[in-house]
Amino acid sequence: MAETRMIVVVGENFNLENAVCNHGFFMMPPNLWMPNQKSLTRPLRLSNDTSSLTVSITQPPSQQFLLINPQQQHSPRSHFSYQDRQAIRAQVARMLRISAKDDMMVEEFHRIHPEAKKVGFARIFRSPTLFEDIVKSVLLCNCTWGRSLEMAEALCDLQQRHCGNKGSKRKRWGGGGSKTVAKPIRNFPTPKEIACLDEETLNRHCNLGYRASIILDLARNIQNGSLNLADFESATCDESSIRQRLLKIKGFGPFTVANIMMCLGFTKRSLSTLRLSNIWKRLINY
DNA sequence: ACGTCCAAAACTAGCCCACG
DNA sequence: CGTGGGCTAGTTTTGGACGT
Repeated sequence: MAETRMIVVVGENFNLENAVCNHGFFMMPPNLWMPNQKSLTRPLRLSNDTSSLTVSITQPPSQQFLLINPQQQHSPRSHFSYQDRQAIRAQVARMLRISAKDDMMVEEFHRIHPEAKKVGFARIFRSPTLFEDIVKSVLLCNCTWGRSLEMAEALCDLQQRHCGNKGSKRKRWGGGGSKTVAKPIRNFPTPKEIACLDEETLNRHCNLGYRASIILDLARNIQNGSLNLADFESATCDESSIRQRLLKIKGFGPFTVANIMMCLGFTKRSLSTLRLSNIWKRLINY
């Protein structure tokens, strides 16, 4: 049987718990952090962007690598294509900020803030995609932390109900010729999956209020090509122009934009714009 | 910079009904 | 009749977005 686990090498100062538990997003579905096992479990997209695979990420004690274990109950096959493995690695690397560029940013951040180095704070946790980061930033607005979590949960439920592996061949799993059909994996919806819904459906299922139209417009603009999120992540774009472009999007104010900028790796202004004390207060109250 | 708007949460008041 | 629980509707609070 082929090896399904994957390994991702990390730097000597990398600590999984510190890389995950530093931003409220790690508590938002479909992320699931297990403090006892120090593992992060969540679905990730395969290379076709339609199917998902739930993985659990752990770091063996005092080791410089991460183990990515596909969850057996969801795994439809004993091995994955090279493209699938690359897609999963890329998403893990984005979430946990594992790259030479990120290592340089951590070094620079710790040089400016030595106290952050002492407590292991630098890599701010994010989602596998910028779209998920943006939608979750919108979900933070005008409501309590508990409501934000409920809305993220509802979006994942909606994805499973309306879009889960729809259109793709249902994979069979369980060896020995089992005829069991794989249950669609519940994941955070993609722009394509949201764009095909209408505002009424989105609101009825997720109770997003005014956020429904903002998220729907965002998804549709990405789908029709008028908004290209890859631009924001490319090295050629400077901080100021990204901020200006984001502020022009309807429903995106300074708070939401600062959150997105932080996810993109621009922490200098974001940390001061975001009233982090308020965010922590909300987390504690929750 | 400031006032207004917005949506949801939290709070409050009023009502009904069962029970002793 | 008094009390307490459950429910509903209305009001206030909260914290960002947005227009001027």
